[in-house]
Amino acid sequence: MSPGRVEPKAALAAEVWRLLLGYFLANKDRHAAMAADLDLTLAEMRALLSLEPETGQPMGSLAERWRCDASNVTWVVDRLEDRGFVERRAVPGDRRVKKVAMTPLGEKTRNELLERVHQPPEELLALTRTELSALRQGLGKLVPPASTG
Amino acid sequence: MSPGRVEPKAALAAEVWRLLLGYFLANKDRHAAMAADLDLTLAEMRALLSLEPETGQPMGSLAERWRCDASNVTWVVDRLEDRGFVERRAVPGDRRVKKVAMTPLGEKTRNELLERVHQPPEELLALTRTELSALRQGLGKLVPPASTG
DNA sequence: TATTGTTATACTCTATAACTATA
DNA sequence: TATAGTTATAGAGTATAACAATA
Repeated sequence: MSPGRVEPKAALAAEVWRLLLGYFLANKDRHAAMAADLDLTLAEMRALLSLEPETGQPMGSLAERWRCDASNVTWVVDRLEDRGFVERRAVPGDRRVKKVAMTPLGEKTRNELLERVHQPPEELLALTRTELSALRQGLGKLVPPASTG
Repeated sequence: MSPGRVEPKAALAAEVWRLLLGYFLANKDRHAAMAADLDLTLAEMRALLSLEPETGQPMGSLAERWRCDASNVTWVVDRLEDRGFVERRAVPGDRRVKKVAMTPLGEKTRNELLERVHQPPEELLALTRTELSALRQGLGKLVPPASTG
């Protein structure tokens, strides 16, 4: 409350934000490299990671989840199907709907991808346990609970 | 060293990494919105933010900085020039080289953009001073010093 | 002959509008 | 008539290869 003695909180927050931005930028290439490593495009990678392997989801729900147009879902699923990662399945109750389900190859690729994506980079492992705990504490309040997948 | 009692460091790091990933994803839309707000595409925004307003840089160095093909730099600079944000300038010593310099309008737009980009989001301002300091401490070790621009 | 930047071209990803087939 | 998904088409952003001007 009494500025001058201590650093203003807004300035502190701004600095943290700039650090986060810098780290975002630095990691864009890393993700592209991970995708390329498995011979995937970034769109394929994103799609593969956000598909539920078990049940299969109707195309429409994917458009909502990926926040894109339905025609774009058709396009992406076409690519994924061409690569043998997913297949379209009819739904008994409503013959208009198609569910997108993962093939064994798709699931295998998804798991390899998850392993790489979740592997923390070197510089993170180089932090101390105390620093990591503090980051977890702070970041945990920033990130909406459901946005991990 | 002695696992079992305390949480393994790798697991801690993995969790922090997942939190960061989640936050990356959540902020993609925010940046797109900021760009759209100033009637810019994401590519224009990125370019505008990473140009030095003062001196002007040769096209070739931009390709290196943006890690893209030279022909793509030509394309992006064409757009920027169409919008009146930058101009190509001849370089006295070598008539092959063109420097990309910012116009007053470009500089003005860049400053507005910087103001928005550097404004920390609500959820960050909601953290305590202690949490922010801890984040700064940890993130400061993660981010390579030169990657802020 | 090597280098800087441009042009021609093609491919990826995205959206809008018109369409097909169900419901 | 309304809904789920597709097709036709267009535009942004990216890359490769061939090219022009200059060094």
